[in-house]
Amino acid sequence: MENIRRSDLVAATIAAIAETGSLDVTMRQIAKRAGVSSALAHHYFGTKEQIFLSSMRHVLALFGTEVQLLLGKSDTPRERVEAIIRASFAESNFRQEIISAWLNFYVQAQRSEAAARLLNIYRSRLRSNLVYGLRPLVKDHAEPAAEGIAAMIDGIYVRQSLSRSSPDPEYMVALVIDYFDRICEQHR
Amino acid sequence: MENIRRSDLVAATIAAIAETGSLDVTMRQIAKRAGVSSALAHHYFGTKEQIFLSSMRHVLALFGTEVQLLLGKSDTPRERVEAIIRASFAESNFRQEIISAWLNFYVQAQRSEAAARLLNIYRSRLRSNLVYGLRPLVKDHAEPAAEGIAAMIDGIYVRQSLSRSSPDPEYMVALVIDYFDRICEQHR
Amino acid sequence: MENIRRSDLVAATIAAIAETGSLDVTMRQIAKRAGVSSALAHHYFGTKEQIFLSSMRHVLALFGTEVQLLLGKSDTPRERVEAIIRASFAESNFRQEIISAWLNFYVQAQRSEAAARLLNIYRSRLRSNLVYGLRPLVKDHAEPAAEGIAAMIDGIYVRQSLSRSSPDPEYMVALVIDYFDRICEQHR
Amino acid sequence: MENIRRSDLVAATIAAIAETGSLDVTMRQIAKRAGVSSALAHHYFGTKEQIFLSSMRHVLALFGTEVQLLLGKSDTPRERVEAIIRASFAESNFRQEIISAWLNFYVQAQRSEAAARLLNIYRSRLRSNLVYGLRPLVKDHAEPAAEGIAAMIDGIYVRQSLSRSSPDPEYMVALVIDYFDRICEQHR
DNA sequence: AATGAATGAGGATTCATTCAT
DNA sequence: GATGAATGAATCCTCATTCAT
Repeated sequence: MENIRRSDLVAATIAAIAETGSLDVTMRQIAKRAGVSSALAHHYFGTKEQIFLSSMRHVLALFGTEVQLLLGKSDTPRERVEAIIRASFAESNFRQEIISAWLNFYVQAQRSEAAARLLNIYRSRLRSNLVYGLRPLVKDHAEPAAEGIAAMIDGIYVRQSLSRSSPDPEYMVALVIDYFDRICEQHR
Repeated sequence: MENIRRSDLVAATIAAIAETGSLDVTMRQIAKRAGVSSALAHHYFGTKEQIFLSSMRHVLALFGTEVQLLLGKSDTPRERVEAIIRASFAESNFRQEIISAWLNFYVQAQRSEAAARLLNIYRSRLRSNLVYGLRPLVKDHAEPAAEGIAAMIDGIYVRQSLSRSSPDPEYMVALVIDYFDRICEQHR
Repeated sequence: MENIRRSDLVAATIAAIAETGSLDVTMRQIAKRAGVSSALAHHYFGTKEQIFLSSMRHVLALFGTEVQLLLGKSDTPRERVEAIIRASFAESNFRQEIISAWLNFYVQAQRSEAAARLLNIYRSRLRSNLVYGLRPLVKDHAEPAAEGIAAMIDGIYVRQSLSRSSPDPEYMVALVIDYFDRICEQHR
Repeated sequence: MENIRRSDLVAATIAAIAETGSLDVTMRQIAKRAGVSSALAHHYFGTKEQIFLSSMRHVLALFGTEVQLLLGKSDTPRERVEAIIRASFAESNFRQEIISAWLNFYVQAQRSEAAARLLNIYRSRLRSNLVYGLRPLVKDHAEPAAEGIAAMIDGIYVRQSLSRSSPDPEYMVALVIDYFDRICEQHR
């Protein structure tokens, strides 16, 4: 029962944040959306910050799973980098709801030490995955290349959060891979 | 007097947002920082949303001024694109305080129609400036190229907002211009 | 089993009240201290007030037992009065934990009719015991003398509850018996 | 205005505590009794603990004033001790409402460091006043005598808080002064 | 122009209590 | 006998906003 409630509440939190477009969601809104009383939400999570952190973990895990899935199918360095790029725009992540949550988690990380830590773990992992794939391809340029690719992905997310049109993952993948291609060309 | 008060309050708002790391700043905090009563802040701005909007306008204007300044010195298409990139990381914009404000204004735009409009005006202008500069250089590719450059800039902002290290504008300019260079090469 | 649980919970209640220094202890705190669920505490006692009343009864019984014990060994009126005084500062009662509970039970009696009744029964009995012992010694003065002695005992409790130093029963017994002696002298 | 509100709220707090018979009074109850919103009570006092502390200070000040008043008219040591005793049962202090507040402030002092400090200041002053008056009369016995008198006074308060009958200050003064007399006799 | 006074509305959190199992 | 699940009600506190001065 506890697990069910917790995941219901996490889902409700993400949905509520996306709908409101901010972290100014009340525990009651979240609880109501999950079909429980706000007291129960407190019972399971203790504080609002905890429920936010759990929601972040969920979103981050979603992304991590996708990356692992695609990395598993990759053999060459080039495929590995592409895998990360494609994972970033996989359907499970690059959805309006999740995109909106991402933006707000960035904000949360500015206030909450715990949230910052969480986000930094994800960022480090993404970075090291990228560098690992890029090193054989571009040598010394791997670090800035990883930075550039990561920035472009983050930028696309932010911009999508503002856009009224629905996400176009293929276009975004093409955009980033095009950048990736150009970086590689120079080093061929 | 009115103008002084208004700009004091706008400055206080930006500072308060940066310090808090979120839009959860109270009118009292803002007013206190500006050295006035919160009643006066209301007198001048009416509502909290209005003071946020004015602060956005201020930040956007700052950026616009910088762009105009650098565009004025540019003659070739290439220079024009570079001007926009450099303006994005000019000292007046790419400061921790302003960067933090940017991120939060993105969030605000998700809730406030007026904020969204404001941000979209800036985005359109940026985009059209970029496309105008890119067209002679990359022809058909101008649109996605503009999108890519804009995304990278936005991404760098977002990432900087999380970073504890102080901004390194030259590195960022180099990163984006490197991308720009690679796009151009193909079309030479 | 039931008896064990009940006395565990009563002990936990007294300990919790002493530790908190007030009646603002939650059922959960009490239950946890007794090693059971709060639902079980309700099962056995029904309401929070009931558990408080049982705890009062326990403390009162403790005192009553002590009085009976010492009275049993007393033959003369003088010994009887001294027995009551000594019982008041016997180790089983005059312990920080119990002292703190006393003070709080006085407060509880101001709100709860049932608690007031309980405390009044104890007070009447103490009074009549004192008067019974004092009558042969001081005649008409027995009533106010009993009142004075009782007040001094209660006062010592209250003052001890605030004091950070540990209780000194012998000093307190001496203080009250000194008063008792002086009362008697006059009537010799 | 602020001073008016503050003293209204303090009065309301004392009345509310007396009526409830405990510190479980809500800010709303207090505020309503003072004829203001609970937000205003918070505006002026910040927290509930602060309003309690201010109320304690008020009651303590009341007592202090009375003591000073009566001490001012006293010339001999004997008169000084009597002054303190009489002040303890002066009409301004020994009223059901204030008596009830006293008891609850004792409880509050068990939880709140600040409340404990406040109460201890009063206790020290009372004690030193008593000792100062008693010294010439009973020499070495001054300390325990002061303790005994103070205990009796406190005890009378506690007992009165439980009693349903209205306070009888003259009887109480007589009781304590009788004790005082007997202490002195021995040393004559 | 400027502010202190004042509040209604709302939010996080806690808790005694109930109930199905 | 024992408990986890669940909640309604209540509490402290905050805040944007208004208004009289």
